[in-house]
Formats: sequence, structure tokens, C-alpha cells
Amino acid sequence: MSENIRVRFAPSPTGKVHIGNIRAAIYNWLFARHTGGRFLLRVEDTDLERSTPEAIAVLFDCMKWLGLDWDEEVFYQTKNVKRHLEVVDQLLASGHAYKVEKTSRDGKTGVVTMFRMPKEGVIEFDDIVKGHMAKKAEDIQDFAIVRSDGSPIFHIANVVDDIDQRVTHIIRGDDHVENTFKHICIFRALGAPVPKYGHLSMIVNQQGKPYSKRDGAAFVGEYREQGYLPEALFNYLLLLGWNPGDDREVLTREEMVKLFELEKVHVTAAMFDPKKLAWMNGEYIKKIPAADFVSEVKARVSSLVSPVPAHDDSWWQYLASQLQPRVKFLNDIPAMVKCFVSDDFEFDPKAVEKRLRKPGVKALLLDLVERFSKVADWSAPALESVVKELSQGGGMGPWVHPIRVAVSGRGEGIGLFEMLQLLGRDTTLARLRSAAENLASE
RNA sequence: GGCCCCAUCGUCUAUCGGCUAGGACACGAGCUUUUCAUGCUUGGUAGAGGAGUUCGACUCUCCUUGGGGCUGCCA
Repeated sequence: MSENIRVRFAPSPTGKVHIGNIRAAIYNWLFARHTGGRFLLRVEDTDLERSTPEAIAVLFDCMKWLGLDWDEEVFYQTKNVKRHLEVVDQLLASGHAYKVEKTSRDGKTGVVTMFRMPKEGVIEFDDIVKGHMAKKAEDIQDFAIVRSDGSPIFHIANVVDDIDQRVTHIIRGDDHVENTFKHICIFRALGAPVPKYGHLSMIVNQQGKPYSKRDGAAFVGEYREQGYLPEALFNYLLLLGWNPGDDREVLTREEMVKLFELEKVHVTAAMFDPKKLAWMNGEYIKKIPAADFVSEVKARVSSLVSPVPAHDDSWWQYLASQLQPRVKFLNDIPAMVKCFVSDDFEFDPKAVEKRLRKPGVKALLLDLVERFSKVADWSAPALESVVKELSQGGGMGPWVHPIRVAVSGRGEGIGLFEMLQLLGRDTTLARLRSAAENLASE
């Protein structure tokens, strides 16, 4: 039973993969993995202009990035054109299709092949997500299936390919519901079994309109570039219209596969919330194994400075452990690590103004140089006790803030004393002196 | 215009007739007495409107309103 289930993801490659589209892929994939069925990939590449090898490569790339592996060979729609036209001849012969001269919107006149819709009765199907759907046949017009230039149109190509790929469940976007009534008629005219359908609502923007590139990142590649983790995007997109039935939100891939049910997918459109995605990304960053996160940090550093300064493993591990809970996006890392791997970091003017250009800061910094240079054991706790002593039980802020800006150029970052420990004695003292001479007020 | 679909906090959602309507994100407050972040505690905000069915309706039915989709020689 279940091993006979076959679903497909059938995008037309355009060089970019829309998040709404990839969500359909995710649902198809999960449905197949949950039921033990097959997940097929069909490339609807009939638009020769846009379906370039590069565009197809982008598609494969996005799917691999998200861990959407497909079964069997990729099916290219253009390779099945002959079959599409054979089936059209079959429909012509059986009276289900006819040729007619038509004038298109742009004024071209030619002979197209039309599919003949039944003139009476009700076409109905039980949509797995939307429930029972019905429409009077008389409300649907005959529609074109072959262009005047002889090329097959989406409706016929799509149905024939689904028959040839023995697709049992069609899970696709909401925008295809109206087509479904038409397609069911084609399946019937061909004497082919009608697959089951599940139509997914769309992802909308804050105005409730379909989410487009004007609303922010609309394509998978953009999320990748911005430092999102594929697991986070996958998880977030899954939650946009489905939930496991309890309060769990961050799920492992195994849990998703185990719990996913198409019947539980929502009918209503879901608004895309970048804030929640960001939160989820942070959750996944925290889950990265420490060793992997260290590698990630090193990789980011190596694209920042060359050569990468030499430090032992424990130094890198310590830095990474300080960074990991603070990072929401992998792309946050470079700005946060710059001051640890290079003396050529920027000073934030606002932070300098607020923390260094205050009377007495120069003396304060020079005093700290004096005291820090006497610290025997250069460690975070030892350094902290120096400042604690200075503050005499009051807040450490007046010392902490200038030090932070003097050594890192920024007003925020990892814990100050951890920062100084990582920087080491020489660098810390040099930067404090330099800031005292060049930036601080008397 | 015609046809189809939808409607719980700002957002994603739980609830399959018994609800003091729960959780998460976001937001506010507090604590962790160095920033930022994490973590913990805590606060506010929801069932579009109107009929009906019922002992009882957010849950079922109908109407209204609002939103979306489709209405191509695009997919």
C-alpha cells in the first residue's frame, strides 16, 4: 500500500526558488517520507528562455541545501513532448478535444486544440487539506491544450506527466484548485485513475497579499546568503500551516517525518513572520555541536583575515562558546570576531563618543594598564577581581564600558573579561594605551 | 461581474459542544547586581457581525461583512 504512494515536486526552473514553492516541496517530501512513498522531481522546463542549465542547477542546489532528496531519476518535461501530443491525438480521436481558430490576447490568430469540458454534471473531489470540493461543469470553459505553434500547454503536459510518473497524490499550491477540476476531466477522458489532491494555502505578506520579493527575501538562495540555517528555514516553513498537535515547535527531521500528516495542514493562508524565523535560526545555531561551530567560526575568520592568526584549540573553543549563544545569524560572526583576529577593526563612533570621550577616561585607562600589567594569572576571573576592587562594591560600569570600547571598538560583544582573556595581555595593554593616547579625553 | 475557498491574541497556532480560550514569536516589567545575548519569572492583547440548532457554541447550520484564489495560445 504505502510503498505505492508517489508524489512529485514539479517546479519550472527560473533561477530562483520561491519560499512558497519550496514549502510545497517540503510538504511533498515529508508526506512521502512519512508514508514510505516515493518523492519524485519533475522539472517543468518547457519555457526554454528561462529554463537554462544554470537555473536547473540552482534548483538542485536549493533542494540539496534543505535536505530534500528525491527518489528515481529527474523527469524533464521537455523530454515527454512527443507523448503529450500523442495523447492529444487520442483525445481528438475520441472527441474529447477539437481544433479551432482563435485569436489570442496579443492579436495572433491560429489554430489551437481545445479540451472539451462536459456540459453538465458536477465535478467533485475530496481535497486532503481543503475538504470536499465541487463545481458545476457548466461553470468551466473549454480550454486550450495545444498552442497554434504545436506545443503542448501546461494542462495536458502536467496531466500526462503525472500519469507517466504514476503519481498518486498531487500536493501543490492553492492557485491550482481551479485547474484541478479541469485536470480531473482530462484524467477521466483518458481513462486514467484520478490522483488524490492536497492544495496548500499560500504564504502572504503583512498586507495579506501573496508574499513576493517586494516583501523581503522571497527566494531560498537569499536566506542561504544571509546566514540562515537550512534546518531553521525548513522548520519554520513547515510550521507555517502545520503543527504536530502539541506545543513542540523546534523539531528534528525525524520527528517531522514521524508526525507529519497532510490532513492536519491548514486551509488558511499564513503570514510570513521574519522575526519568528530569526528566533528559530537562533535556536538552531544554539543546537550546532560545539566542534562544528568552532569550524564555522574559523571559516568566517579565514574569509576576514589572511593568514588566520595562530591560536591553540582551546582558544578557538572558548571564543566559539562565547559567541554561540549570542549569534542569531551566521553572518553576525565576522563583525563579532574581527577584534580578536586583527588590530585593524573599526571603532564605532557612537560608542567612542559615549564611553571614551568623557573627562578622566584617559587617566582611568592608563591606571588600568598599570594594574592589569601586574596581574600574574591572565584570566577572566583574575581580571574581573581587579575591576571589582576598583569599583569598591559599586557598579563596574564606569570601568567596563571604556575598556570594552578601547579593546574592541564596539559597545557590545561577549563578556568583557572573557574578551580580555582571549585577547591576551599584550594586545589588551597595547589597545588600552593606544585608546588612552588617541581617543580618550583627559 | 461569474465561480471556488477562507475567517481564534499584532503574527503562527491549540481547541474535534462544556473555556477561568492554552502555547510560541513579538512587545512590556523584573531577576541573573559589566555591555550584548542567553536563561528564568511575569504582564497585557483573541473567537468579524447577526440569526438559528442545543441544557450549553469559538466549535454545527444559514445570512451579512471582510479577505484570498481563478476566470490566457502563463504555469
